[in-house]
Amino acid sequence: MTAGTTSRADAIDAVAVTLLPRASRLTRLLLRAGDRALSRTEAGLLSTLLDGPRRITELAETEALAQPTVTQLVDRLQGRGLVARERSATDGRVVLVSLSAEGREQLQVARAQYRALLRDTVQELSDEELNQLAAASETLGRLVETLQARGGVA
Amino acid sequence: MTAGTTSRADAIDAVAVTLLPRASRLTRLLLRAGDRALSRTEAGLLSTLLDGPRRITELAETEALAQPTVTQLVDRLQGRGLVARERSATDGRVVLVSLSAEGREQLQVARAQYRALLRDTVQELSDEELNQLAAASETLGRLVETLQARGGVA
DNA sequence: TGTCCAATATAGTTTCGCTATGTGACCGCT
DNA sequence: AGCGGTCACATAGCGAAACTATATTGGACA
Repeated sequence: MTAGTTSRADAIDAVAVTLLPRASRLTRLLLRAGDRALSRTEAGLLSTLLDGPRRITELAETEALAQPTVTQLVDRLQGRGLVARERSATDGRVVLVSLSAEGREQLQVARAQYRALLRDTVQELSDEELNQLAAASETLGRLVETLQARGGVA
Repeated sequence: MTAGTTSRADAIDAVAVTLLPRASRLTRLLLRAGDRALSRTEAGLLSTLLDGPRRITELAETEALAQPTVTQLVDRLQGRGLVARERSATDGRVVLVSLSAEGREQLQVARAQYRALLRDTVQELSDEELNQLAAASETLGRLVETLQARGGVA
């Protein structure tokens, strides 16, 4: 990459052209194998709930989903017993979604599946590459936060 | 990140749990803004064609798509005049897909849109973070290649 | 207490990708 | 030459995921 000499504009260009298509391909490649019980979106939502109950709109925001999408998602997860809906005592409009014991368990299972998948596929990467990958994920996380902090992309 | 002290297993775990959900969120966030003429998959395919004509199965492999998906994709793109189908002279079964002038142009436009989008959204990242992001994309690309070289995930 | 806003739910649609299968071209063998 | 098998692409049909628009219900306050 010859980092260091890379200008800011060049870096933006490179990312703009490559990042999303690569992420798409990676997702498709990884999702091909295996019948996971949880989709990445479901897993993401349950992960968020690990930190405690959340309202629907909150979830929509942090997961970068539209509100009706979250309602449906929660419907399905509730149907499977992975989350619970609870009306707020103080505000009758608000629904608090919380992780059930079963949901917590399933999340562990799903994560274990992802881990196993990566363990298998990542064998050929060097330690350095692997660490870069971890760093990459961190960076993506920061970028997501930055975008959300700006209140969407606008 | 305290890189260096990170064990291989820890790195795998971190990546397994965070990478795909983050990539999903990022995609959704970035795709919200704007009416792009080209989807990321379409843009990816056209980008590949920049290097010259490709057959359908080749495209399916490099884009990590199923063959019928590529056929449909090419249908649409051809309908919009962005690519051309051409029967191979030496092998009547083979279709060569090539980029049209219009397709090349549209790809430029789409890339410019992505660049503008990132330019706007990336303002708040430091130079270092931006370079990390570029490196992250590189790493993702290598991971994709590794996965493809293994002939899928299996 | 009527009006307006906020939080969630419902309806309907779109987009994207997949599996299974069909059709026609090439190749090896007899 | 002809037959069967395989390869490359196309067609058909399906399912998942997420969207927009809109309805519904609760709260807040003049």
